[in-house]
Amino acid sequence: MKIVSWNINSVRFRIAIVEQFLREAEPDVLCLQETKVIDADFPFAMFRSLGYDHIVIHGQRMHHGVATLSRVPIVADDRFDWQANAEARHVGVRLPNGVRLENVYVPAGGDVPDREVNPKFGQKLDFVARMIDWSRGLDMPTILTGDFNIAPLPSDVWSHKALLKTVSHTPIEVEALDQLQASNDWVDLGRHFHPAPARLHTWWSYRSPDWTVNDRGRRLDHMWATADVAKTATAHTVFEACRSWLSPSDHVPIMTEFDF
Amino acid sequence: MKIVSWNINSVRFRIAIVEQFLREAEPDVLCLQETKVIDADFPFAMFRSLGYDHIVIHGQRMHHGVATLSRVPIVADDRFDWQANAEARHVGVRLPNGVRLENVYVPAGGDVPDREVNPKFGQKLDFVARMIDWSRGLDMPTILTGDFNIAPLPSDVWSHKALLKTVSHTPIEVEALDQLQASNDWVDLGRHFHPAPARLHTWWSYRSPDWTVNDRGRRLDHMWATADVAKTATAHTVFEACRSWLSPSDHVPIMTEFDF
DNA sequence: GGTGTAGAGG
DNA sequence: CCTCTACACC
Repeated sequence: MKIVSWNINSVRFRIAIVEQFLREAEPDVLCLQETKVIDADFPFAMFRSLGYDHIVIHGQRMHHGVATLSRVPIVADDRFDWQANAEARHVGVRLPNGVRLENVYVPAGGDVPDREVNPKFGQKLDFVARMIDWSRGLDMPTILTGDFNIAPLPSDVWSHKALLKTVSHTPIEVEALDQLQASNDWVDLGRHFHPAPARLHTWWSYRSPDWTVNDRGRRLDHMWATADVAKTATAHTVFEACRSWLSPSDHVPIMTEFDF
Repeated sequence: MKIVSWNINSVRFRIAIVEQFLREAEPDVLCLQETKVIDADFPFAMFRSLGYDHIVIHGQRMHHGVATLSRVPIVADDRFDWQANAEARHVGVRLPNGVRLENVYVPAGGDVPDREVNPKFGQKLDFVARMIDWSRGLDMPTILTGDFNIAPLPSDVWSHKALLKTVSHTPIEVEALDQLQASNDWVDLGRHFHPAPARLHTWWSYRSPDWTVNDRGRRLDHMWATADVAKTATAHTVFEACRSWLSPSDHVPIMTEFDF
């Protein structure tokens, strides 16, 4: 079972490269974030044409929006509002073996890492705090994946020093993500298969004509699993090449293979 | 001497097909309307690379804007404000033989053909009225070309009956254009070479997935010359095929060949 | 239907 | 840098 997470930055605008990726990587399940489309306008046709007939979406107008698409049967499960503002940032499904798959898009958090000056930063921390509450009570085999918008380890960013005051890598965010991981027996599958300080970036800003020149990447996208599920994982891949495809997302897909 | 007029609907967005056209038709002079670019951002490079080194532009932000580009020497001449509102809708040049070439973009005139309800319609009629004043005093060999936004003859539109109340083909606009033509010894070179009711449309709305299906064209673009110049004209061509090029303008180029 | 603008959000 | 929305204008 191959499970992918990809912040696609508009699934309609990106439909061609999503198709290209699905044909090449052939995942069983695809978790998308930032679909930026209401459910009525979701581009079902391409996915169905490739056999992804099981589609669970939680969209909204303009921003955010998540979707989980599968060629094996999945069942819609929960939809948490971890930001308590009705933004479409989570959708959960059950896989055929009963494992829960939680697809999440953590808020970016604005520019200034200060709750007072920048309310978006506070909302991001609150979002993770509510994820921690949920995680503590969790007692089922679960995969938690998506765009967490936090790069926890020094080797998860192109320069630990340069980014200590940059939202996504500030100590307070890293501490929050560490607490989330400690709140259950979560395994960070990316680092499980590619221990730090291996290169494992999943995002490069658009604000550079050529992302490969300075190569200022960050690991914002993650695939976690509870220990019972994690021990069935056999591989984890970051599809860095997708960042150079035509009209790319600023994020690349990550994929974990499970032995079930 | 081959002279072309083309409403290009953004010269920057359309730069590829302009280049394609110049390579295929090889005009000596190109009059563009709706360049939609300020002079500082005009895409000079492509034109210069093809030998169009003589460039006289009258641009503005956002809307309108005209440009005359030539591979034979031209000299900037007048810039009339026939709408008395500082919109960039005209630029005049002198050709090497002294003939004046007036490149004009007549206002579209809005939707409702009523001066009271729709001020844009009044501005269009006022614009033509000022052209008539100018034309009456004209005593030099002159070519007047551009997007006139009026289709004067019944055969200049896909349905005379259906368009009698549609701006561009209303009797009051046709009457204004007739007066303009009568105000000097103007020859309508399109109809000179392709007498009515020959097909001679130059514009098809974007509001149809396939312009060829209903083929609801109009002749909005014109090339006129005073009689002395007109008698040196040898051919007139409408490049209808350009309407099917990739990412086309809604107007196609028209070209007159002169024996000078 | 298509183009330009502006601002929000990333 | 890139996407979305909304609007003006054609």
